[in-house]
Amino acid sequence: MLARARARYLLLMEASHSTFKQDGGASASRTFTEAARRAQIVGAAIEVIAESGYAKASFTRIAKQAGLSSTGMISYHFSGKDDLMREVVGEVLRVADAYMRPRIEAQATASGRLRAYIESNIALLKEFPNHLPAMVEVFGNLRGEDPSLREFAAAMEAVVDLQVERMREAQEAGEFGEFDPRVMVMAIRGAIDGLVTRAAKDPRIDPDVCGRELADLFERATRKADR
Amino acid sequence: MLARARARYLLLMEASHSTFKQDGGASASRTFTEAARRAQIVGAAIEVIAESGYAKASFTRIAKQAGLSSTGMISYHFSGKDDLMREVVGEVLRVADAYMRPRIEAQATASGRLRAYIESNIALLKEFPNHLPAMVEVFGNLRGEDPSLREFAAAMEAVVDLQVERMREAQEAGEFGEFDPRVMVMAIRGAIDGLVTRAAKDPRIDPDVCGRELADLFERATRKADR
Amino acid sequence: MLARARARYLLLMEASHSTFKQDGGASASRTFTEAARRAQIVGAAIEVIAESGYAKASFTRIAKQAGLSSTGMISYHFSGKDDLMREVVGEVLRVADAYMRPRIEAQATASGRLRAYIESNIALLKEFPNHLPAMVEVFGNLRGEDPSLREFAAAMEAVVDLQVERMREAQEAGEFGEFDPRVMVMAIRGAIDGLVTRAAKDPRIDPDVCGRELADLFERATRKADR
Amino acid sequence: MLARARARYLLLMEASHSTFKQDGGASASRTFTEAARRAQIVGAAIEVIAESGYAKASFTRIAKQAGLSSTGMISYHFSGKDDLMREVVGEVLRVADAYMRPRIEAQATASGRLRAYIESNIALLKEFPNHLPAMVEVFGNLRGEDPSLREFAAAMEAVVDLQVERMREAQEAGEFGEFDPRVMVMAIRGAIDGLVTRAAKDPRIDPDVCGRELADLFERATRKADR
DNA sequence: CATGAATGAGGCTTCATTCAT
DNA sequence: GATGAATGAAGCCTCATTCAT
Repeated sequence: MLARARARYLLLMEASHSTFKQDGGASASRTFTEAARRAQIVGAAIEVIAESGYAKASFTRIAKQAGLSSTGMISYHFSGKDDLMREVVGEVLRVADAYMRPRIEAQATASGRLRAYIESNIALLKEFPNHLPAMVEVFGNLRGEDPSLREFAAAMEAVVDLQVERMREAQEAGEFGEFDPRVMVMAIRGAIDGLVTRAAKDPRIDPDVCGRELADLFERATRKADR
Repeated sequence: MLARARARYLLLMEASHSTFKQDGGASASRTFTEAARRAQIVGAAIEVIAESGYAKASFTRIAKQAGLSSTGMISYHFSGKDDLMREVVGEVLRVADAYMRPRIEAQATASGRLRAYIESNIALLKEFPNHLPAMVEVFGNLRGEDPSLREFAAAMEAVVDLQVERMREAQEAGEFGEFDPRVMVMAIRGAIDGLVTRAAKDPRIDPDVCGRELADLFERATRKADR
Repeated sequence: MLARARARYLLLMEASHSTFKQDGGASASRTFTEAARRAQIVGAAIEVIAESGYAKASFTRIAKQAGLSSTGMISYHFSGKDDLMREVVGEVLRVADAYMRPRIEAQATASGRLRAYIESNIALLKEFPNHLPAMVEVFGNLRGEDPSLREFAAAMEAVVDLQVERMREAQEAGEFGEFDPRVMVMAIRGAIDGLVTRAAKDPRIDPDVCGRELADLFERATRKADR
Repeated sequence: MLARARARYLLLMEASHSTFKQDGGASASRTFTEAARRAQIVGAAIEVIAESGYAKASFTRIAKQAGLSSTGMISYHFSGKDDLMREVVGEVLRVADAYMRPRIEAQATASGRLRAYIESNIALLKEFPNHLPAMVEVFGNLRGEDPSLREFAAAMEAVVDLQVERMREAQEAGEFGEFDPRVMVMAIRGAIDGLVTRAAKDPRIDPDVCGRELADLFERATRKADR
């Protein structure tokens, strides 16, 4: 039990089960075709956001990308733009969780999990080239105006706090060197996000190489000094 | 000459002299009041962008922030929104250059300049709390649609390329360890930008501490292995 | 025959038997469940209109109020919004007729019938708090664009004409004083409708007291001068 | 002073000076042409509302009526539909005040002022055939959702309360008979509004005759019994 | 130089209605 | 009979931009 808890201690979306659960927990009350349409629209939104950016991701563009005849269709399936964006993030987190979690939990050491976290996160770029860029766009443009989005942002904050706590534990266990764990978490997140953003535009970037390099980088940065 | 060139080799805005020069090189033909008006509008834009984000930074809001009665004023002084945004970036780059360059050039070693680059960049948050967040917002939302912006983005690419080249030279000179210099540059940029974004919203973050921690982090990441 | 005709001479919905008969005369061809569904929808419409006003009474709101899952249900049972609104008025008129007619016909004098008309009309507010407000809302917002509604409005006009005629007869019979019977009818209608509208929003208003006061008022207004 | 205060004691818009003052008190900060445009739009809105009803009075129709090219123009001059409707009511009240006040204040007795109130109110229909119908439409469709409109409705309530108070004073002074003054005020208002609504659609109605008849009616209704 | 009124496109949303299942 | 997904029009509003003054 303890082992399993520690095994996933760096997973980005650890806290997501309560907040970002599939369809926000309302999936039971949705028809099959309704769920399919929502998924289709969310997919189109991810493509548009990744390609054209958050600002240009209007309902009109998303509807066109999804092959829908009108924007009314989107408003019919989502209660508003915030709702759609929440679902976009939820979809990305679900995909990322499914991909990253087993790879992280397979590692036995803290540094192994850190490497798995970084490499599997960036490896997602090959499997789902639009998912992470879209999420970075959405988060970059979210302000805490709407109450529902405020709760959303708070959940993401909680994830960061958890990661910081896990990293501190690894330090105390002697697996990492001395450093401010919060700054380290922010640096990792920022480095990954920056790389994701660039990779979305620059096809020359090879995710495999970059992932490994980035993992090496942060392994050196977290290593104990005397080694 | 060589010394001077090396002295600024990590400076973000090294290449800006051609592209982002004050008023795009048209300053000679501008009157004093015109320049003042432009500066006033750019300042207001920076405040609005930093506070409300790129999406909400409409001419209407910027005009209100600047104390102008109409948006026509902005269109009168700028050829369009892209023009204003370019000027916003230019202003930030100019301020950052003035602040960072002497601190970087004062260092004699590559690692010293890297530390000065990171620390002085983050220190800017205290002196100009809105400048860097605004620039990160603008860059995050710029797409290369407009030809004028395409050239803009290309210039920024050139800066990155230059930084990569300088870092490679330092590696060859034995001052840094082995790593992919491009990934390193992207990681540094991403980590700083991520921290800037967070600092803009979270007042608990102390730029001084974070800057030093981040510099330590990347010092370990770039250090030669045998040390 | 004459007695019976005179007995109901102030009844608002006298002419309704031809125009507003249950289900517009098509009831024979309707199944039981169909009629029940229509009644359910009409009831929900009355509640929504009374509470939120005509403008906000969309099919969506009415369906929600009726516990229906989609607006298609309403369009399926009614040929359009006009049809539904006609049925709303019909339902109110039917209820009002059932309540008011016996009370009016029980009176032997013109002034007695006038009082019974006013008091029983307002007393309806206690028994069916939403019916009259809903009808006032509908009538206030109906324009004679649609041919079917034009006929509808004409029928209501005919009722007014009939009331005017009955009132003139009472004047000639020496039961009322001298006044323009059409203005009197309009004033009575307007006073009642205004009170109904207010009572729908202001719970302090006591229908019993107001009904008696209003009847007193118009008794004085219609009384012969020499009394 | 007392005489003057009592002289206008039945005036509908007595309390309007604080709430409905010209342009809501912001007129000083408005350009001449801006004020003209606003007046033009308000006028067009009054025409459309009077003719087609509140529900059909969309910005599109109002813009067309005003000869404007787009609805954006209306949004440019008014902060929203509520703002426009408030101005519509304000305009009607201003016109009504200018017309009715001197006619009411010219009367020395309570019954004279009541008659002047009713007759001058209805006489407005000839001078401004659309004003009163439009106001009745707006008030009939207003719900207290918006806070700014809630305050608006409260102001109208205060006017009614004032009229009730004045009427009670006249009763105590022996100028009127015994009746519930609140019901009387509501009946007068309802009768006038009903007549206004009908007159807007039925050209056969002669305001002069109706006004005199209605004044006669309420004179009898308010007269002391022993006369 | 500066103003602010005007424009037209586009944004999100809601509406009544239709239709395949 | 009943459902709910789909449609297209229309609603209000905000945007960047232009132009006469």
